[in-house]
Amino acid sequence: MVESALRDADLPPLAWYDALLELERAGDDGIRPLELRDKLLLPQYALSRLLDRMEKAGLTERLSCPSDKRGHLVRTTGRGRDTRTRMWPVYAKVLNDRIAGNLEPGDRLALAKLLGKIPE
Amino acid sequence: MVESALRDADLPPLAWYDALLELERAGDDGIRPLELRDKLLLPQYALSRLLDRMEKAGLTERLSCPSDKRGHLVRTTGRGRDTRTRMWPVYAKVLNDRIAGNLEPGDRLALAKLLGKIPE
DNA sequence: AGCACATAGATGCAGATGCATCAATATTGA
DNA sequence: TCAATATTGATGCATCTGCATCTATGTGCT
Repeated sequence: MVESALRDADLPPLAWYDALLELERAGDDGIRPLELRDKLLLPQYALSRLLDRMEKAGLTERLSCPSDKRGHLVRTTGRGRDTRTRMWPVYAKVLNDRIAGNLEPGDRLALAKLLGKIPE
Repeated sequence: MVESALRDADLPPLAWYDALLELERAGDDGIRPLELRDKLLLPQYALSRLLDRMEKAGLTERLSCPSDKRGHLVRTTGRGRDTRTRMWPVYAKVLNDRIAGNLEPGDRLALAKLLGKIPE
């Protein structure tokens, strides 16, 4: 459902959102794929291919890693940041419509509080 | 888990089991793909491809349908029946180990009764 | 009959999943 | 130091999912 909303808006799938968000959090130094994999809870090969696709779309880039020549550092590009930003309202609208929209006002508040407790 | 047990035994995936079973039930006249799709709860294209693969493996065959030239009738081959038969003990063992094995004897009986109520 | 529309099924494409395995580099221990 | 081993990440292969679209045939209406 989020997927179809994103598709309709000509935006990439949800998994990209998560990845891009983590990459933004990681900052300009980038992040090692293994670490990203742990955050996203993906199998290694899945992340490798996700990075392929996102890189092909110009949303991320792989930098060579000075401390370990086997690996690299990944980071978002400006385009990646832009795309994630455009994804957010679509995502948020679906969440709002489908989740919050089905709750009583009191429940909504309770949910907001609960979510607020979840660490970034 | 059932999947890996089947793979270890060099047998096809679970979806094939269901399909082969329905085909056996349908008998020698075969069954129309649409009808099979309803029984298996698969999207049309998924069934089409499943039939491709099973046919390639020699487990099913498509017969031309006299009453509607757009479609055909599908049925199992002897090899299909044989394969399904060899899949069953593997499947059953996993079910037994993982499900029944975690229940008290009384619960097992209750489960068996419940399952018995589910129409074929 | 003839044309619009519906239905059966296949297929191209992109992505994802899972497995196995590879190449390159790191680390460890004798 | 050097060989065995471990780790990082990529990749080949098959399957599977979902979407869109195609072909061929069937059906209904005029």
